Amino acid sequence: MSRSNPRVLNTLERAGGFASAQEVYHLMQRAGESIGLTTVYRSLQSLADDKIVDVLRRDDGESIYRLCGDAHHHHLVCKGCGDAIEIPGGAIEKWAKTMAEEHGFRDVGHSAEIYGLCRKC
Amino acid sequence: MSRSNPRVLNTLERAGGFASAQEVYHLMQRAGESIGLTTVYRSLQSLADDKIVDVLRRDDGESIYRLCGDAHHHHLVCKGCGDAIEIPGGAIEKWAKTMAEEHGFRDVGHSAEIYGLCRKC
DNA sequence: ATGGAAATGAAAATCATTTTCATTTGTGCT
DNA sequence: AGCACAAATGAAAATGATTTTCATTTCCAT
Repeated sequence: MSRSNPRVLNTLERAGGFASAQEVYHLMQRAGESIGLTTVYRSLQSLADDKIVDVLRRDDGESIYRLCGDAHHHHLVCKGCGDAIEIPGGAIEKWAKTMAEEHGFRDVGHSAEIYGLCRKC
Repeated sequence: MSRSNPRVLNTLERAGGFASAQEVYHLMQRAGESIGLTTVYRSLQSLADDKIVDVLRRDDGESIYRLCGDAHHHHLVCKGCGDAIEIPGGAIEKWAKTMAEEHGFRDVGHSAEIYGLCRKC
C-alpha cells in the first residue's frame, strides 16, 4: 500500500475546493513539479481512504476530490465563457442539513452550482 | 438528432425503472431483441434530454437511468450504496435566482446534490 | 417508384482510471 | 560504507464505459 505523496495534498489545497486527479496532475506539471499520473491517483485514493479528502463524481464522470471540512463555497458559472464566480451558500446549508436529517442520513455534504450566461456573453 | 427508440424506454420500465445503459442493452439481448449498444446510449440520452429519465452516477462511474417522477427536483445520494432519493428544491430555487440576478446572469439553471450515508450504510 | 432525411449499428476512437512491472529511493542493520 | 529489503514511483499497457464515425438501412412524402 502506498502512502500519499505530500505534494499532491499540497496541490489540492492550492486548488481550493474541488479538483479531479487529472486537474491536480496538470496543475503540478504546470508548476514544474515532476510527478507521474499514477502517483497522483494513488495519493488521492489513499487520502480518500484515510478520510482526509471527500470524493464525489462530476456529471461528466470524473471523480473530484476536496479536503474534508474545508470551508466551502459554491460557484456561479457562465455557460458562455466558462468564467466562475465564488458565491456564498446561504440558504442551501440549512436546506441540505434538513433534508438529510429528514431521511436519516449521516456524514453529510453537498454540492451546488448555478450556471447561466454572464453579462459579457 | 435521434429520437428515442421506444423499446429502450420499455426495457427500462421492465427493469424496475433503474438501470445502466449496459444493463438495458444486455436485458434486451437476453430478451431476444435485436438492438445496437449505440442505439441504447442514444435513446437513453435523448430520454434524459427530454427529462423523461433521470441520470445519476454510480460509484463505479457507470451512469444509471431511471424514470423520473415529475418536475424539478434534486437528489439525496448515499455515498455507501449509491441509492438516491428525490427531494424538493425548496430554498435553493430562490437562492439561485437571487445570486444570478446579483451578478447579471441570464438564462439561469442550477444543480444541487446532497450526499451522505444512509441509515443502512 | 424515388429522393432525401432520420435511424441504426459495427467498428474505431476517446478518456478517465487501474493494473503491471521494472526501476528507483529510503531505511534499518552490520 | 555496504547490503538487503520494503515501499514508492511512473511509463506503458489494459480496462471499461461512453462517444464518434460512417456506411447502410428504414421511413416518408412526393
